[in-house]
Amino acid sequence: MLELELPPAQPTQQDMDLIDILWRQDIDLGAGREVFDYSHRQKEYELAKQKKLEKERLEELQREQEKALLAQLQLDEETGEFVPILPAQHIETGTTCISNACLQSKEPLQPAGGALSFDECMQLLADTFPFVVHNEPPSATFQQLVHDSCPESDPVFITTNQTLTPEPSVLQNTGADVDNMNDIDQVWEELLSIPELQCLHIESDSLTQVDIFSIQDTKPPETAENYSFYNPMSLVEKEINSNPVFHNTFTSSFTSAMPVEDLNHLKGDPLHLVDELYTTFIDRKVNGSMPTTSDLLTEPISELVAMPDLSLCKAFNGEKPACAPECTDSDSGISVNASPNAASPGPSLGSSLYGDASYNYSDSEMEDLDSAPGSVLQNHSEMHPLQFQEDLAYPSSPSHELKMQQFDVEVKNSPKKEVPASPGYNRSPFAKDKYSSRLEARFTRDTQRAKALQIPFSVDNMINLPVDDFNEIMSKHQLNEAQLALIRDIRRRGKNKVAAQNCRKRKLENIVELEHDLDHLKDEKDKLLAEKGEYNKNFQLLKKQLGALYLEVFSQLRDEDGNPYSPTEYSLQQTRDGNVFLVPKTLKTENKTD
DNA sequence: TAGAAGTGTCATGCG
DNA sequence: CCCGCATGACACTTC
Repeated sequence: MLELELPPAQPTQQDMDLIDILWRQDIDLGAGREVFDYSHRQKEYELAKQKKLEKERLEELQREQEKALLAQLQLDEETGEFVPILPAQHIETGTTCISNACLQSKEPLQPAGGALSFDECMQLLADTFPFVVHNEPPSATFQQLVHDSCPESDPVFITTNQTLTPEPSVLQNTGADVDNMNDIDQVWEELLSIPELQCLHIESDSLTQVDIFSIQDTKPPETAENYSFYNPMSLVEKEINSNPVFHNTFTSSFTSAMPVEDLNHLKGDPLHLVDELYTTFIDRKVNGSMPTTSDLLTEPISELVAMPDLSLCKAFNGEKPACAPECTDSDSGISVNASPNAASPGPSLGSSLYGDASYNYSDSEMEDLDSAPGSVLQNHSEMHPLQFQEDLAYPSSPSHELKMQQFDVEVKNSPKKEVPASPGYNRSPFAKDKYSSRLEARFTRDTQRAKALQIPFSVDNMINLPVDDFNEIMSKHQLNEAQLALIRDIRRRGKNKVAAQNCRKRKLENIVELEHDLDHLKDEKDKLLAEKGEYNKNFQLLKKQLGALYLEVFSQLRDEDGNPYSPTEYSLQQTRDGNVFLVPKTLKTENKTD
């Protein structure tokens, strides 16, 4: 840009090439080619300033819209993700973001040569998207600008129009451009040749039943000026708007189906393909074959429009069973064919991606996956943010809906709080809270597993029901092997967990009881010791008294001569009948020796 | 950072 | 033989 500050005295071919390169680089910023001309240098600063203000305003608007979108989202307590309360609420934000994506896209559209990958198809959709979403009624200024043959009078129009339609010849010549038509047809053929897309046929009824969410009602009027660079498509828009059914279904389904983030991430020059599509429409109109609503709905673009919805496997609800494996395989990477659910006669319990995804995991593997951050379940939830709710719908049978309603009620009524299953949660240091939180985490994991396999009764029932009731419920439902194994595991673990808790409780109670017994026995011992001391004391006293009495009695004894007996030679002995005899100690010793 | 405490789970024995 | 329960042992987390 520094070189451009110099006056372009005589631009050479090299300078022109450089200008062309710079212009192509700045095209996404809204710079027109003529701004590189010195005569437009004065306007450049003002236009850049104005564009900066517009860009800031646009970003602010986008932030507000995203904020409003987040306000319209509700937190899925099971998956921890934000899911829209109404599916069509993406549109408003999608419009702005898509437009931004177009503004910010710097990569040219890849030519549609060779086989298209799924990402290329998505990019193609994203490139096609601005044409679809920009269907707001042109404002008076906008219409005047469109029909004004002297757009130079409006500098804004000059900038936006010429900046964002760098190849107006494409638009002008598209009506007779057969090569472009062939390219488009080839693109669509290749697009439809992709196995993932072959099942993406949506009937027109389902499309017309899409909740219509008109952008006209939601788009702020000041954004019209920002989107004025879609002028070449205004005619197409008017044609589309003239057909309200097509307009509504086409735009609403596309905008509702396309995630905003994906559109923001998709890059590519949308103008080329937009012009080609426009050419297609214009050409058909010229040839008298302007597509009707039904035609448009059966067009490849309508199938593409419905693709994101189908990528969420809404079409797996039994309407297109033949294509379900491809769709599931394409996204989850887990083969449904390996699952016995495919042949299960049950009410398509295992038909969901969730169930199949979980089926091939053993319980221990699921445990590992659960405990790991970014587990499979969580990733599935991220990959299919609406999948979980769709799975719970169970449109196959009313009884199944009742079951799942019962399941939902049971799960919601179960004494669990949806806490993160990750082990690193922050809890209060109180043991009771920690205990309950771990219990809840365990309960949540089992609940998630049960929900993943669509087990139609709650974990609480699995664990706490009596054996007879449990077997009765098990016999009432047609469950596959995975479901039975999971139910048995959950019940076994739950029972054993309660048993372990009871066991530990009993162990603690036994310890406390034994401590009490020990204290009691210690008291008893002390008491007995005191009693023993008392007895010993009394015994010594009696012994002392007895000795004194013995001496007194022995001293009063006299022999035949009146002499006292010597205590060393005689002693007193008492017989059993109570008589007392004076026995000589020699005799006593002799009797002992005898 | 080592250790204690709490908890879940598995394996095993017993009734 | 099967099932439920009790319990030791182990792993893991938290403090």
